[in-house]
Amino acid sequence: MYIHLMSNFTIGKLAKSASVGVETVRFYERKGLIKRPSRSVSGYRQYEADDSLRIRFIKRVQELGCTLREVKELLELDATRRMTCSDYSVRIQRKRAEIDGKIKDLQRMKRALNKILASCEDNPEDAECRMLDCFENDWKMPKQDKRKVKNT
Amino acid sequence: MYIHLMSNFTIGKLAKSASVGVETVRFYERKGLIKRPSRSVSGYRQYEADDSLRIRFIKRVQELGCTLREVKELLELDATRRMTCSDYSVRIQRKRAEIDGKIKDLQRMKRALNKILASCEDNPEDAECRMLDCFENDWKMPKQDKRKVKNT
DNA sequence: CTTGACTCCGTACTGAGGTACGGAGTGTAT
DNA sequence: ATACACTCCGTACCTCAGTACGGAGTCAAG
Repeated sequence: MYIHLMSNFTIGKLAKSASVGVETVRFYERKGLIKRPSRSVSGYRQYEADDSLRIRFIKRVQELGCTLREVKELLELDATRRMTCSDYSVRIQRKRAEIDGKIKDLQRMKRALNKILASCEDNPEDAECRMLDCFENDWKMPKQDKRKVKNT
Repeated sequence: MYIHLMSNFTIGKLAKSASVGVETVRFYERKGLIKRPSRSVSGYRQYEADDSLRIRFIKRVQELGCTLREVKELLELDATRRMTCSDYSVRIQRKRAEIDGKIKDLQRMKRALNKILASCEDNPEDAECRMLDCFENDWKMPKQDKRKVKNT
C-alpha cells in the first residue's frame, strides 16, 4: 500500500495528479466537497493521496450525470453513517434505485447502438432502428400519471 | 400504434407532454436538437408525438451525463447512417465503449452503496467501506500515463 | 541573492443550459 | 365581442461549474 509515504502534496501536485486545475481544487474547497487541508507555516495547503482520490471520484461521478450537490450527498453517505441509521438507509436505497435506473437506460442505449451497428455492417437495408426508440418501454407516452410538471 | 392520429401539438402541449418549459423547446430548436416544426397559418409551431419522444430522450440522456452537444451526436447517429458506414461505425463503437464504462462505474457505485447498507443494517461495527473506494480498481493512482492534463 | 515557478487571496469573467420578460398577435369559451 | 390563455419574437437574465486575473508572498536551483 505504501501510499501514505507520499503524502503532503502541494495544491499544484494534487491538481495535476487528479487532472484538474488548481482553481478547481480551491473551488471544491469553497463548496465543501473536499475538507480544508492543513497548512504549512507559510500558509500553503498540504494534501494527501486521499484528496486526489476524492477529486477523481467527484469528476467521475459528475460524468455519470450528477451535480456537485449530488456528489456531495454521495460522499456524505459514509460520513453521517452510523448515527442516523434509521431514515438514512432509506436515502441510500433511493440513491441505489436512481443508479439502477441509469444502468438500465445505458444498457438500452447500448442495445440501440448495437442494432444500428449491425444494420450498418450486415444489411444496410434492414432495421428501422432509431436511437430515439431505445427508451420506448418506460415512457413513450406519459399517460398523464407521472405528473412531475412545473404545475401551474 | 394509432399515435399519429393525435398529432399537431401546440408548443405548450408538447412542452407539458415532455415535462419541460415552452422556452426550453424553443431553445432546443435554436440549438438544432429538434427540427424546425411546420407552422400554422398564423405562425404557431405544430408538433407531433415524435417530437415529445425526442425531447424526453434528450432530457434522459442528459441525466446520464451527456452534454447537449453529445446528445445531438447520438441523435445524428441514425440520421447520417448509411452514407458513411466506414468511419461512422467507429464512432458508434466509441460511443458504446463510453457507455460501457459508465455502466461499469455505476455498478461499482451500487456495490459500494450495498456495502454501506449492509454494514448499517446488520453489524454497525464492521465494514470500513467508503463511497470513495468504489472505483479503486481503475484509477486509484494515475501512474503518470493518463496525462490529459492542461499541459503547461 | 536573484530568478522563475509556485502559492496565497479575492474578485471578475466565461460557457452551458436554460428562464423570464414584454409587447404584440391569435384562438376560444362564455 | 370581450376576456383569458396561449403563441410569437428577441433580448436579458439566472445558476452551475469552473477559469482567469493580479498583486503579493514563498521556495528551490543556480
